[in-house]
Amino acid sequence: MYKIEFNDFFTYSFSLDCVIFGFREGKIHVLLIKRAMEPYKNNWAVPGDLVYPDEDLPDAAQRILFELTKLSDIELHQSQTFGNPKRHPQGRVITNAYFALIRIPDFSVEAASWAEAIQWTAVDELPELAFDHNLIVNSTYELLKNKLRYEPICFDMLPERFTLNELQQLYDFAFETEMDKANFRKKIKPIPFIAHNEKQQNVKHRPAKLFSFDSAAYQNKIRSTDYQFKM
Amino acid sequence: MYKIEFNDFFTYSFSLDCVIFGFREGKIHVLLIKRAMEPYKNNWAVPGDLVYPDEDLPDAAQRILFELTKLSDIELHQSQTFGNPKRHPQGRVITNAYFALIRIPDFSVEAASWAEAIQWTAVDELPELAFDHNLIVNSTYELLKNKLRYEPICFDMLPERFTLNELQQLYDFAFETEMDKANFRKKIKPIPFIAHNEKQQNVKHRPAKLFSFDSAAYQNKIRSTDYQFKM
DNA sequence: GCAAAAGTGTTTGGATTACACCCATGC
DNA sequence: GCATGGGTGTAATCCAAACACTTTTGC
Repeated sequence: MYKIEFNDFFTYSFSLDCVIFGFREGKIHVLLIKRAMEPYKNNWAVPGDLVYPDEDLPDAAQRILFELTKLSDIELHQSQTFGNPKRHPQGRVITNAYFALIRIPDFSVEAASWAEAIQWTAVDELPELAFDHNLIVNSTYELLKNKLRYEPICFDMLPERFTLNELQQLYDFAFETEMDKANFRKKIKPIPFIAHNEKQQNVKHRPAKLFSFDSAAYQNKIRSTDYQFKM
Repeated sequence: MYKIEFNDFFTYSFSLDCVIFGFREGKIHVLLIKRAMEPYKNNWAVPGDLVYPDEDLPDAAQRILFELTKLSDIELHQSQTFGNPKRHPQGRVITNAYFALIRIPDFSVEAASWAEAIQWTAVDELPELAFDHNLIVNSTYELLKNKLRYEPICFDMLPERFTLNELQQLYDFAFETEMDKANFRKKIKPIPFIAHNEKQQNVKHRPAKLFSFDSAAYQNKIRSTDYQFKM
């Protein structure tokens, strides 16, 4: 069997790309930056960076997310790894995708001055991206849709207080469905919510009640019963 | 912002570990090798190797699988990436796990002479493994269980001709259930099978009919209807 | 005949679906 | 009042679980 020296393998680099999702105007969006440098200068891409030699992957993901959004303590989810030898024009760069869900209003665009431009783009209206980033975003979005079914992570994208209709819009967009309103509300019955004595403002119809996800009750529920979040 | 030179990042290595699953005696098993060299000499581990600098990840996975089992054309599934800086005692080695499902009798133990020992171990009876391989196997097994729900991959582990009871045993083991026989058979009704005019041999009770998974009919079904495999 | 597992039918209760209707607000 | 979306109840249907029963083989 052909054997290669251990040191001869130290010829590639390892990066981490962050796919940051948010929800706005009924659609799931991705945060894109316009690259200010070569390669792919002026192309849109997801934010990414090389991983430091002594840095763990979740730490690198938190760092990259913070550098761009100034947000910390955001839950990050590992997506897939993309290792095609030709994916980076300057050499072999294997990249690991992570994704985060944030509330778009919590993030201020000004914070990210190091990129030439920055923009939220609906996942169904992506332009052509740098590197293999279209593949990365699309694969990661598939993963997100899957997680939305079995984990209550949609609330990381919705405002802290949301209407049941906003919640339904999120799922209708992700699953490409148009669920019946009454049936949707029956479906979410098992999810623990905090109902606020507060209503929508400035709408020209009957204002909807505002809800929050009851995280403590949820944790308790999965611990003490065999309840499983399911959409 | 602190900026590090691109070349300073070329200080880690990238490996690929193959978690190979099979089904035997009512349990899902993993193929383990006993390491013949340091580090972790004489410890059990899953087979893995460094990725060649110009090698794509799926190719590396196929190569490692072939070197060990001499089996080719096996479908490989990407699992997670493990990048803890301390996971390898000799340096930073980021590893990507892949998994494969094989029919245990198709694989001959003799083929794998390069390891000190080789052995199928039930996933619920794993010993302590080298590196972070317990984490790798357990995480990958979770992923496998998830895929068993939505993709007809169980048939890659079962013999080409199997009894419905063997199929149920596989799912009962994976999902830690004891489904009712009659209900299980109703549940699998939508799955396309080829029913053979052949029965179990050498059993001291009524012999069961043998079935195969009808892959062509399945492909056809998912293309032409909105059928979705679901267990 | 008996043990053991193969293989099938019936009943029941809970969840999903379709659909209809009333309510609160702005203009 | 009317347009708009918020919010809820009911009946029909489908599906999953529980359970009982018959069949075929070896000994």
